[in-house]
Amino acid sequence: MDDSPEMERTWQARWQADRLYELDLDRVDPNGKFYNLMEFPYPSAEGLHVGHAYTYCGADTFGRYRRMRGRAVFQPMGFDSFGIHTENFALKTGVHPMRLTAKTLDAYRGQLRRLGCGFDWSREIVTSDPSYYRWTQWVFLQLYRAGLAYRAEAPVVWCPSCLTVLAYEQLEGDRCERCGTVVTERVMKQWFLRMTAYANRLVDGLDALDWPDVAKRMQREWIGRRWGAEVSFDVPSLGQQLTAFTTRVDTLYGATFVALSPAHPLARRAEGATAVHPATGAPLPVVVADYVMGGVGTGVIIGVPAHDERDHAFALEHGLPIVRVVEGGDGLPYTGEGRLMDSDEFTGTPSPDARRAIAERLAARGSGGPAVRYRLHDWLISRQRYWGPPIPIVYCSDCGEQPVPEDDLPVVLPEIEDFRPTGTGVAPLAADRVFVQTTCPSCGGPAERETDVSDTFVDSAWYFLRYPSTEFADRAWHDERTERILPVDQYAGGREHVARHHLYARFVTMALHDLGLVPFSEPFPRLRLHGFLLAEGRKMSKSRGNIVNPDDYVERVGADVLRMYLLFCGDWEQGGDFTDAGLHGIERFVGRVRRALTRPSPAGPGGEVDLRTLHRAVDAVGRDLERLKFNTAISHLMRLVRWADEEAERMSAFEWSNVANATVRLLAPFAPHLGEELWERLGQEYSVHEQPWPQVDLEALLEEVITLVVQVNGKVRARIRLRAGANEDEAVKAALSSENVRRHLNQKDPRIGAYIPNRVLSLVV
RNA sequence: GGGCGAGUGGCGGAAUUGGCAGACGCGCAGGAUUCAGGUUCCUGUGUCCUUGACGGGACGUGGGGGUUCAACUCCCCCCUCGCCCACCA
Repeated sequence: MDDSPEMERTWQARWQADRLYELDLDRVDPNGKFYNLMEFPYPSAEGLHVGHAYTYCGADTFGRYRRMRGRAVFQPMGFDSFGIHTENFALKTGVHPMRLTAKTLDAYRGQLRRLGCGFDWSREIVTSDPSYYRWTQWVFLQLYRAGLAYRAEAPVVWCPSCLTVLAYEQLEGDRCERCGTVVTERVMKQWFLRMTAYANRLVDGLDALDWPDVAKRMQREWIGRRWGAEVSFDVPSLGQQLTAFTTRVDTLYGATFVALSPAHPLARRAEGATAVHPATGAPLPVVVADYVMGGVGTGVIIGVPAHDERDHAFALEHGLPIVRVVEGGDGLPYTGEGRLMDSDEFTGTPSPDARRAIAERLAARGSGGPAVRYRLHDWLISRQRYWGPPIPIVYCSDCGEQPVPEDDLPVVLPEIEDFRPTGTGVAPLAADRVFVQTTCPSCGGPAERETDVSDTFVDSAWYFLRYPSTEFADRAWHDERTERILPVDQYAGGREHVARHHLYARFVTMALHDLGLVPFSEPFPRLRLHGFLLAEGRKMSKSRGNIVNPDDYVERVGADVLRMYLLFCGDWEQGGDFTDAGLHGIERFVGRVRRALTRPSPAGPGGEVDLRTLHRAVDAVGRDLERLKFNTAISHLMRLVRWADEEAERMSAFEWSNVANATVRLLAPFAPHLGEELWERLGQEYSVHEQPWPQVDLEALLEEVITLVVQVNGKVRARIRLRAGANEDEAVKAALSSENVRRHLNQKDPRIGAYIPNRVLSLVV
């Protein structure tokens, strides 16, 4: 009968022509706005992944609901089109990333449109477009001026397949998160953003955020704040001190050696020297040990074999003394806490107090003191690749490193033929002499441009600031707009971004806030993470060939069915299982909805049908939507539609019209096209998406007769109908009228275990 | 190794946060429609026992213990799976 895809296309065209999802951002009431942000995709050649469709359908349904609740919903979309992923695909196919991106962007726009999400396309962002990355470069310059961007030589992570350095966040274990290759270490001069300066605030700020606990935990763990102490050892033969960090300075008196990482700059000179214990003055051998890592802490540790497993093993192997200084445990090593022993005046002090006292003592003597360390590294943003925004810095032989003047932005990425990564540590742009050779902005003399481009995550670290200000070509964002529309009211995305994109965006926003450029320091006060979608009970993967392509389904069953099934197959925040069989149930449901709601108006007398079912459904669907429980919201819709279908004939025309209108409005956020179609057929005014959410009559929800569960000795023995709000005596009397209850009471007088009015009466004998 | 989740019919998943376990859907079975298959529509569907039937009973939320009138839900121990971190000093 109906050609759903065709019907859907018609409505999509109309929405677009009517600019239904575009807002006048200068008229929006800041108190009534809802910035509904979802993670924008990078357009790959494989096309939109169903995981993205899953995110967008959930977030869009929520946005439509909020809109019907009276909020001005701002729901933009864009493309994270720079980056290694796109570039790697370009390399594989030999198509230049510029041309490839233009092609994939069109495909993505089409796919996204066909899902029926209410995006404001007038504010689209494309991160690889000079009109966007001009401002990415500008943001970099603001950070640079503030001392938050710096170039330094440091040991860095190198991907031998992508032929570029990577940030620590872009590792999965010891592998590149993009290509899965095991990474190596190099020492290179690179650009960093000083994220560690914000480590403390990044941790503390989490407390006030409405984020899932997992997300907070992941960021906390990633930042890895540790309180402890630094301990400085004099090493007379070296002529300088060695400083170690420890979280267990209470075990200081048990130190029997000092160990350096082989990567420590002084490793070779210090090995075999003697360090002086800062508290006892005892001589300690300085050793180099493989288990001490260069990139962790100071690269120097205090060897306390009695209270650390690795130190213990090392001491046994090398015949170093083992001195117990903490009471407790069965034997050594003992890594727990306890009262100190053999620790001079700290003997007898419990570990936590001892840590404080010893750290203070060290500080007073100038040999260290309390210290905080983070696992977080500064963000390495240089990439020796082509497909990214050039870092806007020039090098002058006289003036040194110079930022490109803001008026000269963007530093345009030239279209070069050979964009392959070189593997030499120098980016492909270095081969373009026209690009490289420039003049110094300071002295006007000859200078050379930086040829590394910046990490894609820099592009996405500020994109949400750009959406409301896309039409302003002369600034990154418009202050008044920003104040009106930001921060984001809800951000929907995936867990994989918590320790990457979400962290970077928080850092950049905090920094911009400190520079007085944005009026808030947290970009995403409310974050929601969608779960993982399986296909037929298995992880989707190319090798299994079970990747669900949203396009195929849109083509076959329509976007509304796909949307509803995605949201029905599991709890959106937990994930679900996509099966073709399950999809079929939604097709049937849509058929039923169509049949039920396009029937001729009934002519019953009215007053025969209990309309509380409708009110209960309105209440339940609304409550579930607030909690993003789309699956149970849809199940309530199914019950409502079945009820409406069955009872319709007994309703008056007026009753039916109320039921049908309300039902279509409840359906509209989930199935926007069908909702619009049915709304029109009901003779209502376009558009259903601008209608208010149906009112719940709370009075109507009250029941006058309830079902009371009667338990005897904890087992359900009867369910009896009872006047709502009945008191205990009435309830007991009613319970005793049940033969089954009497039988189980066995002639004995029951005691009342509990009586919860309108719910349960528990009798005990 | 550390931390955090999760485990419910044949399957996906519900359960007002301690109060009727299995909503809703898939699948399956029976029936109607159909020449037939498919579609569509009704009805039934946790397991076992009992009853001619209405009904009634026992068991049941990974396993074992506990708290409670009452436990999928809280506490302790164990098993399995998933995620995050991991020679982090």
